[in-house]
Amino acid sequence: MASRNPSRPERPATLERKASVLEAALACFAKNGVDGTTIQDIQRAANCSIGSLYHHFGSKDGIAEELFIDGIQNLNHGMLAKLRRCKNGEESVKAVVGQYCDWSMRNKDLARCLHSRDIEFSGEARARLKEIHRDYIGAIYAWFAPFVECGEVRVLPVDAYVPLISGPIQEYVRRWLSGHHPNPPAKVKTLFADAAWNAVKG
Amino acid sequence: MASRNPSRPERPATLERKASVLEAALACFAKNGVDGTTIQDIQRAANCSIGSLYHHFGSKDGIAEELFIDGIQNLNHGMLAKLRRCKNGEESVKAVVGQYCDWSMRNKDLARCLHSRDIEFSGEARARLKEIHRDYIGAIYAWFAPFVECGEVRVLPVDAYVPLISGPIQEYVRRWLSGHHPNPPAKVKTLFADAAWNAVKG
Amino acid sequence: MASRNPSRPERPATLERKASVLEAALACFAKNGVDGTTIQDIQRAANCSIGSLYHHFGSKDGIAEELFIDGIQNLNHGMLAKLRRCKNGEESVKAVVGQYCDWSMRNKDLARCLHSRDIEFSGEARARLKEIHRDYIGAIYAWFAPFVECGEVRVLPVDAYVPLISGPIQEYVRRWLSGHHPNPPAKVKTLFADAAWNAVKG
Amino acid sequence: MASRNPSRPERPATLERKASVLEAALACFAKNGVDGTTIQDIQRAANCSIGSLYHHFGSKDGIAEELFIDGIQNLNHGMLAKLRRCKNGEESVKAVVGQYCDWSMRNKDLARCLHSRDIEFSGEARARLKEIHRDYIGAIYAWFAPFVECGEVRVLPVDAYVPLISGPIQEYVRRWLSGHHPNPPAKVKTLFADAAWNAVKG
DNA sequence: AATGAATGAGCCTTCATTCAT
DNA sequence: GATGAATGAAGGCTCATTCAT
Repeated sequence: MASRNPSRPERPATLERKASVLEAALACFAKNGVDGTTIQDIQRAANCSIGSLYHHFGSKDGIAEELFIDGIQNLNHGMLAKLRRCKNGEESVKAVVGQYCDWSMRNKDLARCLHSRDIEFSGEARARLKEIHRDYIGAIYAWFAPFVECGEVRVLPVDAYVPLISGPIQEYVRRWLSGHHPNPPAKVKTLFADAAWNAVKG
Repeated sequence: MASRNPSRPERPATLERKASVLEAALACFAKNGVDGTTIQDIQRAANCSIGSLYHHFGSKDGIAEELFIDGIQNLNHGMLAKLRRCKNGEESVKAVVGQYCDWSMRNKDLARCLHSRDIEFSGEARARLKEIHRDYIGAIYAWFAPFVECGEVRVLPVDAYVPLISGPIQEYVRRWLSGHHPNPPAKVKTLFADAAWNAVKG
Repeated sequence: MASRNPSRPERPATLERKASVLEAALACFAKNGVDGTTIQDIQRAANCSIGSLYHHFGSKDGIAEELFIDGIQNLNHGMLAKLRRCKNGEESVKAVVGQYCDWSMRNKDLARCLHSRDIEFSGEARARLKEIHRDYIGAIYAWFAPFVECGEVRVLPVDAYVPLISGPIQEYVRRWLSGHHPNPPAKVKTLFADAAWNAVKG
Repeated sequence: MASRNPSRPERPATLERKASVLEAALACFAKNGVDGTTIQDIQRAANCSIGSLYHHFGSKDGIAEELFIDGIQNLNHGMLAKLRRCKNGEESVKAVVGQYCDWSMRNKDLARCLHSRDIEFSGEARARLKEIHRDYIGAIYAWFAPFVECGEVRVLPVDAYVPLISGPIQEYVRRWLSGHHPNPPAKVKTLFADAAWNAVKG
């Protein structure tokens, strides 16, 4: 989706235009949601024509898809990069909490969008997202498996790890992003990291 | 909101009609979201006329508001009733997790709606919701204050309690409701209750 | 398609409105073709709102479909009614030419539309049209079969009858309707009827 | 129309490009009609750039015009060439039917386009077409006039000749091209030629 | 209370065409 | 000659809401 003709690289000007559109769209989506944002909103924010939007992205959902796929991949890659620098289970679990917190603070708008559930992806994008998610979950599990095996991390129902480790920080970030309270998650980062480790340590 | 003219009780027939509309609307909202549901969808599902919908609820948002205000109050009342039967902080914290889990399993559609974030309430409804939330949070804090004071529950940033206690079970329920995994939350109820208690005990 | 709820008859007012829309649409279609006619054109000609159009017909094509299905059925029924009053093959063949000519002169706009080929029917309408056509062709063949069997009408490849009998008058009408020449087909009706009979008589 | 600058012959490369575009456009037009074909459809089918299309043809209609003018002239020239080899009225009338049949079978896509009525030509092209048509009709009438004068061909209203002679084969070809029936017109060529002659012979 | 036809602002999208490179 | 990004008018359609019956 990043290019209509993958065999020929896009010119820099094209990439710049696309990037500026994505930036503008992100601001709109974060403010009013995807459903609450009109093509005209994006077009005005990006200072381009409607035709240009469709030329580059094919549809309104096409913009959201590219934005979110890029965003999720960015989040995932950052998480995996962080994990690879960890020596053991404890560092890893705490890194997940910390990285999620840091990334959300650096990418507030994107985080806001990823939390909202009003996105309706096309079949193609849904497949791509599933693939990305599968790969990511696979990598995560592969990373933690040794720590579980050696007993450093508790054996739990597989579906329980993510909620126990990430549930609190995600909930905190969600509330912070939606303005429920003013305190940035940095304040509770280590507290939640410790709690996460306590919840899953062997 | 349950009646337009509190001085004259509504006839049972009217209440039945309203209840059947709310039921139909809930099913639609749970399936397609509030934004994704049209008045016609509800009308068809409730097997009534459009005029009737407007006669009873005034607007589409009026339906959502009545539904969600009732739902939140039901959830809140159940939670407080449960808490009042608890003797100490540990029982209380675990009851919060357990009750949230049980309620969500008994009210899947409503839980799905409450998780979604695409609802835009009118000024009047927003005020009513804020009031309800304020009262509820006040009652919750009043209940837990003694346990914090006596040291049974840790002293933490106020914004941290809810995420630490409810974050994991909420995240688990959300994933279960959206079909990410098939295992109902009952399976992890006590596990998550224990983790919640560990996270906030003194 | 004539009604959204076939189990309940439409009120006269509704039928009148639909009829006036169909009338207006026919005028537009005859003038500019279906593709060349916009919903706004019809709306202005019918003096109603866009919403009303969609309320009654569902889509622009829905209007065209109802119009053409009604039109074709009208043509077919008239043809069969005429045939049933014929005593032999010769009268029948000549009646086909004459009736086609008369109907086209009485329904110029509809005839113009039926000649144009720029209509894209929905699956449902296409199925309905196929059914109508099948029934009509079946009735026509059933009518002529005895005359072929008794030798009054020639045995020919089945696909040849319609072009031989109707081809000339259709071509003449088409040219007249599109303004290629000013002489109405009444002038050549009997000439073409005789030619048709000559072409297929036994 | 074949060249923008008649004083300087186009290079073969240019002609090849134009020819390949016309070929691609014809395929598109035959499949989806002129209105149903977009510039992008042609561009993709011709494997060239949009700019190139406009460089060579000026507009979408420019492509259709060149294609159809060439096509009609090809049809007309073939017809006249055939007629000139006929010795009398009977041979001539039958040649018209036969040639139309043969040409349509050899140029199915073009025939399909010429049958469709959704083409809206520009003033310049319309004038050119009228001129072509006038010349062609003039030549045809000039050819047949002697046979009418000598009594070999009946005296009929001028507008009746074409429908009587060509109507059946045209209708047959139209139905065959649109898939209504599978039998190619070659099967009925002589049958229809005989019928045509019967219809107009003196 | 009930009904559903009527309304029209606003949305997403298409597509022929232009033009700078 | 070739390229394709940019343009924006115009089209079909949705949908919450009103109101006469």
